[in-house]
Amino acid sequence: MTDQPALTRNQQLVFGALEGAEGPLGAYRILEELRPAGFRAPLQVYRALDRLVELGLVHRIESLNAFVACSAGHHHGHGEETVAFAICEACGHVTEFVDTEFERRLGVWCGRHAFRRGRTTLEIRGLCEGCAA
Amino acid sequence: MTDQPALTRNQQLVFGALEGAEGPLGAYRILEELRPAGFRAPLQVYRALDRLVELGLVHRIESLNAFVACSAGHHHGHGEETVAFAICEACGHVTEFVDTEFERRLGVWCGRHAFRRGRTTLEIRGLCEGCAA
DNA sequence: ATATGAAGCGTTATGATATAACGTAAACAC
DNA sequence: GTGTTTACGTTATATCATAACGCTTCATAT
Repeated sequence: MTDQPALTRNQQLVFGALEGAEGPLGAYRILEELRPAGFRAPLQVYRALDRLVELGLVHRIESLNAFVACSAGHHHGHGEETVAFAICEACGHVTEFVDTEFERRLGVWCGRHAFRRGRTTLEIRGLCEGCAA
Repeated sequence: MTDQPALTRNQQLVFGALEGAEGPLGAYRILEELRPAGFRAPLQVYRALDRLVELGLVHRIESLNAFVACSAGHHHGHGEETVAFAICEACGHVTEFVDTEFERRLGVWCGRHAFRRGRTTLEIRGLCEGCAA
């Protein structure tokens, strides 16, 4: 469907590290994981992350300064819709979701205030079902 | 109404710097502003900021790694409600608001997913009315 | 085939944000 | 006045991110 360009070796490695992780990883953490694969410098990670985020395969979690692989199941191809995150502060797990009602509400506020909306960050910190018990 | 504890000298100085600013300030920017007042080290700023955020007098903007003085007009005393921010990428101005409909919607999602909600970050990047023109 | 242009890469250096760990001093409760 | 709590000052260090340089690779227009 979406005709994705092939990932480069570095991009594949970084994406793989994020897919294999339990939760979000910082860039330097990824660097450590990829040293065995030949990574030497932060820029190798940041450059790959930039591209992966641009492609929508990876999301940046602002409140953690960290990155997660996009959970499958939605495409959000053109970066318009807001992807929200529920972040468990106990286990670190991140649940990604899109809520059209939020989206609508956001539109209402922006319309009323003549605010031309760009990227929106919505991050809920708390305890997931398992950890709250 | 809310019986606030007095701020220390350092806390007053940091709060003053943020109140006097046009937009969000980074911690090191605040440090530079307060060197004439005797500040020497980042921790002096960060410790004051921690307290001010805890008191609800200052908000941290996650997507900027920066801080703003809370705009008057609401109290959000006990850190429960979500304060949202619309951030103009052109002029840097930040509009702070609370939207009960958002709040409600957030509650719905968290209820459905048995997520015990803590602090929530909602930051809209874009162009304010003046800058979009 | 070859110039050329875009994208990615590796490396060094540096900038920007944030906290650890230590000891001291002031404020307060009892 | 002793013990506790909170803030403070200082040094050092951790963590997150980008600038600037030159090289390689590869598609493609000529």
